[in-house]
Amino acid sequence: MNATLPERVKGVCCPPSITVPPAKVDASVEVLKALADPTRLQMVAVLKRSTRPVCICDFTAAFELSQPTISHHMGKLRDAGLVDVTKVGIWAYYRLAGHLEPKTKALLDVLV
Amino acid sequence: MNATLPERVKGVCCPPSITVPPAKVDASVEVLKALADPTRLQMVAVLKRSTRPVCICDFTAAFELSQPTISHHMGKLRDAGLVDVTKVGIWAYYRLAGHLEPKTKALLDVLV
DNA sequence: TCAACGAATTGATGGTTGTCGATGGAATGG
DNA sequence: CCATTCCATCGACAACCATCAATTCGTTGA
Repeated sequence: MNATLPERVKGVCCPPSITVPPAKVDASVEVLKALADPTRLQMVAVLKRSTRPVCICDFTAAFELSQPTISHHMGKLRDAGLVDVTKVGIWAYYRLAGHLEPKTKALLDVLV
Repeated sequence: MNATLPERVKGVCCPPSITVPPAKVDASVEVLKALADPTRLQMVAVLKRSTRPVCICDFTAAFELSQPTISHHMGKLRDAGLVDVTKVGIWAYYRLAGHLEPKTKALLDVLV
């Protein structure tokens, strides 16, 4: 009936015919894990929409989360290389990283 | 110096000027979490490259993971609405979901 | 009827993660 | 010199997650 389905022989399961570069997968997963959180994705969305760097205290005020939690999330985005930080006095201003890979940039264009 | 940085007044931090629709964020996060795993992202990559549905036993053979773990990962992709399943006899054939939202489809085009 | 096979589920376990309170560090202003 | 402000880090805890062994379920074929 379903002509698109391959034929199978019982007990001969299964020839491993799959090969996808694992290095690229791991790199993508790292970025995906950084974005797979509501707070962090929203942070990235704000930074992408903003023409100027955003003080992290604005995020602390906007989200109903403690200051250490906000700092923790921003640290994750920093570790993933998604944002850059500029410290001015006692304030820390964040912005999207300028040297994002094309693939990552395209990802953000789709997401936020 | 840095003319692009907003001016701040100490102690007046911070006006919550941020608003991004949380519903869309949560929907995106659900998909991102489903993809933020090496095994699952590789599964999706294989399914996207394949013109025919792939028997899940092929994944069990290809990855160095147990059969329940493979089934668990595929279940996550199913719950996220990313894949469809067709059962034929004792076999289960998986393919990318046909009714993917444009946003999700674009995401996969960038990723895999 | 029953044994064999593939797939999904269950239960358990070790590791990861999101969250917060408390602390420490750096800069500012009196 | 000291109090204040903002930010990052630390320690702890609960929730979640990936993984596997064992079991169950549905199908097939003898």
